[in-house]
Amino acid sequence: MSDVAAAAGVSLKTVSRVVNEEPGVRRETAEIVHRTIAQLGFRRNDLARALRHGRRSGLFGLVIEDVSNPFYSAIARGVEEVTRRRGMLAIAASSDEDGERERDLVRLFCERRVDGLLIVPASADHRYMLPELRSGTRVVFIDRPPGKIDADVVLLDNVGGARIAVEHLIAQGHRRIAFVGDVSGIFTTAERLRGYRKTLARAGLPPDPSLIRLGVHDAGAAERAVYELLALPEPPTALFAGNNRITVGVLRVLARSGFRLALVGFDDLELGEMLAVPVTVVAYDAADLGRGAAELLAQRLAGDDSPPQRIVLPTALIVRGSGEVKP
DNA sequence: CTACTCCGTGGTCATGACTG
DNA sequence: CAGTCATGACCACGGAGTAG
Repeated sequence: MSDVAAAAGVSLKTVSRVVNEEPGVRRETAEIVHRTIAQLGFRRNDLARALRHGRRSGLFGLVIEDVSNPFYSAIARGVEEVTRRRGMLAIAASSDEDGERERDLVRLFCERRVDGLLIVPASADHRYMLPELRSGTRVVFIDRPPGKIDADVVLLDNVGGARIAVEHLIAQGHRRIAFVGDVSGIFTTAERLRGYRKTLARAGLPPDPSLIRLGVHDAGAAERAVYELLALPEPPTALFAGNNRITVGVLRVLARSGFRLALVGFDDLELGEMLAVPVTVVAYDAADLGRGAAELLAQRLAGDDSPPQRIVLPTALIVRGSGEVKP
């Protein structure tokens, strides 16, 4: 800015006025400054700007499990819609489901003075954030609630989603319905399992632990789990898959073995309607998670100090064929 | 250890030219 | 001579580096 001032033959303050389109600058002077700015390629330093009038970097830090996973990139997209509208910027980074990595990312974001954090938790204890929260950084959690602190969170209706999936399979006449889920420590797995159990119980179906497979973190593990289930003396006639990776594994087994098994998956699947047997899924708009969380964060930064909110977004069943296979 | 300086920017106040 | 307008001088923001 001082280079521009010197080259244009005006003071720093005049350049500042022109850059910020403040009134009270003669048109001729403003034109000279604009021309000089273009010549020198000057760009306002927003870090210094934030320094001058209190902290507000205009940045949101977004911690997700994996930026390459379509579920999380949809969340990032939703966040971006909100930050773009507000002239802000979101920076995304992957925790890789590692609590320590999450902590590092939070520290790095805070060192760069982000205004707020949006976090899909990987850690089970978020008390490490208390000093930051006390100093005014705001945080909203996404998809899973925080551990050991009270804070805003935007979730999916996991229990309700599991209920509509299992109710649908029961309505098709199934009595032996299996559940294959991710690591049980993950909040969404636990909630979906809870919905599965509750719905079976309400329908008067006896629980059968041999029909539940947990700790299934990828499609390969899902394939093995399905083969185990099919090898049972009394195999299931239907299966509820706890997430999209598991659904993919189940579909592979069904395509290869030709076994008849009704399937409803949690999470929609890209091209899920174009498969030989189109997949019936519990779907939702992942971008809504990001949008809702970013809006809530912006609301907090605007001074909303009401008690922490828990927003639960709805899920819906999309009937396509795989869930309508009869026993 | 304290005190000062610096970074880039913008708010406040002062200054000087001009108008009616 | 008071009022308006365009412009500039000065300083502080938070933290790091440095001089004494």
